[in-house]
Amino acid sequence: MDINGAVSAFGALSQKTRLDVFRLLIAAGPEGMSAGDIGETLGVRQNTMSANLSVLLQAGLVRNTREGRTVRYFADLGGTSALLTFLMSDCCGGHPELCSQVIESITCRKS
Amino acid sequence: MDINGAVSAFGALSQKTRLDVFRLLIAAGPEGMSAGDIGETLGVRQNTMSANLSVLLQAGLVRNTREGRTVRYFADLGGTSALLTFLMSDCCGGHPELCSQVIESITCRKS
DNA sequence: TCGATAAATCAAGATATCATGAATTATGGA
DNA sequence: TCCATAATTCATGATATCTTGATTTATCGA
Repeated sequence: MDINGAVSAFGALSQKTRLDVFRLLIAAGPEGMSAGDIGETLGVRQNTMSANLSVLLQAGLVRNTREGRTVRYFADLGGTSALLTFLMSDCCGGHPELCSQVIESITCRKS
Repeated sequence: MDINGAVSAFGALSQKTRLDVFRLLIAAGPEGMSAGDIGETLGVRQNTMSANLSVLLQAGLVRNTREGRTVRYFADLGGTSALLTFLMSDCCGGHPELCSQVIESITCRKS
């Protein structure tokens, strides 16, 4: 991850529909969701959703695979890790204990 | 943190200068940096830097305190935690072990 | 009080982003 | 092959964002 990739990833997350999509896919886990279901769930038109999914794909935050006529989308945890690593690199001025709160805050919790 | 706050925070990070500033302040740790030093370090004009710092402040990603004629800025780890918690909430579809890679990726490292 | 330094604010022009209607591509079933 | 469904692509007008010059506010030292 370089600065340009990070800027485009944060740009992808800086729009309500796309942030909703990413969080929906994070919650959906390994099963992912089809493009159509995502649009229906969030009440967004088909072509608008397609454009927004494309931005998330380009940013490396989601992946997709075609299944017949539908396309299934997933959160890309590798891309997400790379982004957060870039954001927090060399953190806390040599006092790593200071950002333990950040690490603990994203510890996974069930529903 | 709600969806609007998260959108504005990611929007704040979706611009090269502001992302540079945030990462500089993350690396600077508790000592922070003055607005002037930040601008000089990054080669950004005074009023442009002030406008960008204001966006980061508004988004809750940095804090500041005045020290005489200078204003010192710090990364706001509380705001950062809130943002990442919101991003990753209810993650991985009930399989929390799947996003351990994300957590490990931001484990603090020295320089 | 006066001049100099540090930073914030304001208005405006340039650039980028966004949602939408229309058209196109891809796939499956009859 | 033909039709219907799922999704993407494209052009465009509306909106938002960004940088900049000019100005203003805040603070310090003389």
